[in-house]
Amino acid sequence: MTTSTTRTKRAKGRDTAAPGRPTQKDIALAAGVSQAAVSLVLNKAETPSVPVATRTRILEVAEELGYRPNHPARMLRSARTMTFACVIPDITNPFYPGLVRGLQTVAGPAGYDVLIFDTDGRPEREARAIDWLLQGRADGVVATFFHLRVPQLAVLARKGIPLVRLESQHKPDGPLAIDSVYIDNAEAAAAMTRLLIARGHRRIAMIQAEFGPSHRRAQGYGAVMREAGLSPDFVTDSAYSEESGARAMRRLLDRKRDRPTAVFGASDVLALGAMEAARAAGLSIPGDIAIAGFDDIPVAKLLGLTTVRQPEFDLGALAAETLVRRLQPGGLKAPGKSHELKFEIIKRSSV
Amino acid sequence: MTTSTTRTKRAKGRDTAAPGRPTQKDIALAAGVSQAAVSLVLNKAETPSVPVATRTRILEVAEELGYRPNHPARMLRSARTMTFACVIPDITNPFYPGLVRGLQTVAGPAGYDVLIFDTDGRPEREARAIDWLLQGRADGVVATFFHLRVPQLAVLARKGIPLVRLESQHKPDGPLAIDSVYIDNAEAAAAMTRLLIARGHRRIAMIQAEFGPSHRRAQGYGAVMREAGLSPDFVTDSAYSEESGARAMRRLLDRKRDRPTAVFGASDVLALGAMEAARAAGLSIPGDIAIAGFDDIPVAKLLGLTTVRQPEFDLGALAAETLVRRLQPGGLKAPGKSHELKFEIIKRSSV
DNA sequence: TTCCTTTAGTAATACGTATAACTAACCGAA
DNA sequence: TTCGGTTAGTTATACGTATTACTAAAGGAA
Repeated sequence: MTTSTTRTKRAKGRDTAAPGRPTQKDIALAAGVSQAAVSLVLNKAETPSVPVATRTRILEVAEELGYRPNHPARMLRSARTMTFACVIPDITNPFYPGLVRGLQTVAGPAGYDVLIFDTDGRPEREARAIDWLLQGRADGVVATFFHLRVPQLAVLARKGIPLVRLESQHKPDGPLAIDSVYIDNAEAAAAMTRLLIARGHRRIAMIQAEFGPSHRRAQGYGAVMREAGLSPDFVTDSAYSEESGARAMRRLLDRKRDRPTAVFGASDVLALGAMEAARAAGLSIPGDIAIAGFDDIPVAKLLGLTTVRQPEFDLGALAAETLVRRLQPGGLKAPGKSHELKFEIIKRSSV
Repeated sequence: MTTSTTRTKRAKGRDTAAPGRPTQKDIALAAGVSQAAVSLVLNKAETPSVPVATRTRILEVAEELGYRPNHPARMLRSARTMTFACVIPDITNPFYPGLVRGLQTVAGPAGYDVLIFDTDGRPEREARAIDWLLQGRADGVVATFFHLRVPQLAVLARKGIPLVRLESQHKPDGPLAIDSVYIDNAEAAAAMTRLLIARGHRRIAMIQAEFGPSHRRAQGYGAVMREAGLSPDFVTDSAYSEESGARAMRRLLDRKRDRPTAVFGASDVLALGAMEAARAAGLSIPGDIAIAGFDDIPVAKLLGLTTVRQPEFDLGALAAETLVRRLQPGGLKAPGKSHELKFEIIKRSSV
């Protein structure tokens, strides 16, 4: 009969006694109804069991107290965060902000917020992102992973968190809720390489990064070069940064012979670094050396960089649409799809 | 004695029966202990009341089941999100990614994640950000607001959410937990204006945006111009975008007389747009027209834009440090401080 | 009057975690 | 033998919300 439990009701409560945010309980108290009634009124557009008078009273009190729903509590109860995560390697690479914008444009109206998680392109930070996601902080993810592969990512899908990967090539359908959006990176790089060859270049070098889409782009370039009877010429530096691009370019320019007449950066940021190094060496572009990039980030236009346009905004929007669809009832069961968007070769003055 | 409550224990449970993420209860069940014991072991480095054997058993089971703490539940319980929000007007403006990086560099090691909220510089989205924060989604905020003023922001501080504003000038100390970091925008603009005058320019125009730091920069410019006996010449376009900058520049170039010989963009992005428009009009920079900017975003270097360097990374880092300090016990009581960092005039080829 | 239906809600519970308060079992000392 | 202390935990509760199951009161019909 648990008689002894008639303990005094613990006077402490919250020791801070902060004026904290008002809860539904506070509203209920002030309006003279139960917390359940408040929850009903605040969440349903129509409440058959609550008359208009009570309803408006509750709403007024809520307004007056400045009530805002407690997000954690809501998440806990409904297991829905109404949040998408966007996992990217480097927010300072101008390619990604455009992607994020595309995401937000679709996610916002659908009621989802977008959060950004920066991995720095490092394996341990990518793993941390997965952990972060497994904590239930987002309902879905759009991501670029340089290191993790499907086996490591499958855990997300298994726990009911759909993932859309930003890929560099078509992926076969899979049973899990892992989709992808991509442009055909190999074909795009091939097209750019053909352009360089058509402009008369024979010694064409490619600046690569160690990880990420650079690999696939290199394949396209390599294939076309060999097809044309030319030998591929790769310089690899670590990251997708201007410093990496500049460093690689300096290595090329330091050569005594076989100095290339054209350089293809595996990304615009790399190409920009290359341009800088070339200019610093007193070379004119494209007079002394032609330079091409990949991505068509906003500054490419300003600098006259010939490049491959990726529809970043559309990729983001498409990814968001895919997630929204996945999160509709039953959406998680559909097989994983790979969606292709078209690239475009943008000819400017650097080639 | 509540006899009737011996109702059948509701067979449903979770109808989905999803393999969902394992909880502490699952671990407890598998390890043959109570949920409380699991919580203790998982959270405390040392548990006097749990012997090593039990401890390792619990940890093993947790590992085996792939346990991850449920973030919403944790937040609800502890009222701590371990998250900072970064509220900015436009993630595609290259100034902000640098700021975010600075933030992350300090926040990460301190255990905080950083989320980005993009307001698009619009009043309603700024209000939405406040709402979002009041839902308890972040422990602290670093923000740039173009429209909201202290009265609207005070609600955050009152609910215990410290805010660090990215400002354009010194702010007097206040009683609330609202701090700011800034460079002296007026003085910086003044210095740049002096440079332009020293280079012999007399007709110097400034391209402004409607909101944000542009105003304060215009003051510095205006003061120096008048001091030198010259008349300030403002062109205002809506946003901090290249299109705005280009449009404003075209308006200047369309003039029949008093065409400026130098143009000072209130931000680098505006200046970039201006450069573009000038080039499109066949003008050489700085031969026909000199152009200066403000911010020193990464591409400014590539384009040889003379500009004011804001230490974006350091501003972000300082803001994060301020938040971390605020969130230490008692930290919310200190008066709001304004921290100044130094700007630098970066002379390049565009002036 | 009795029974049924509608109205206007309320009570209870679950979500997963953290923590304060408690306790059963055992050992050693006075 | 009784008391005190340690060991190894457990029980109970709270955080704020959403939702299901329930019910008291009033009104109307038979």
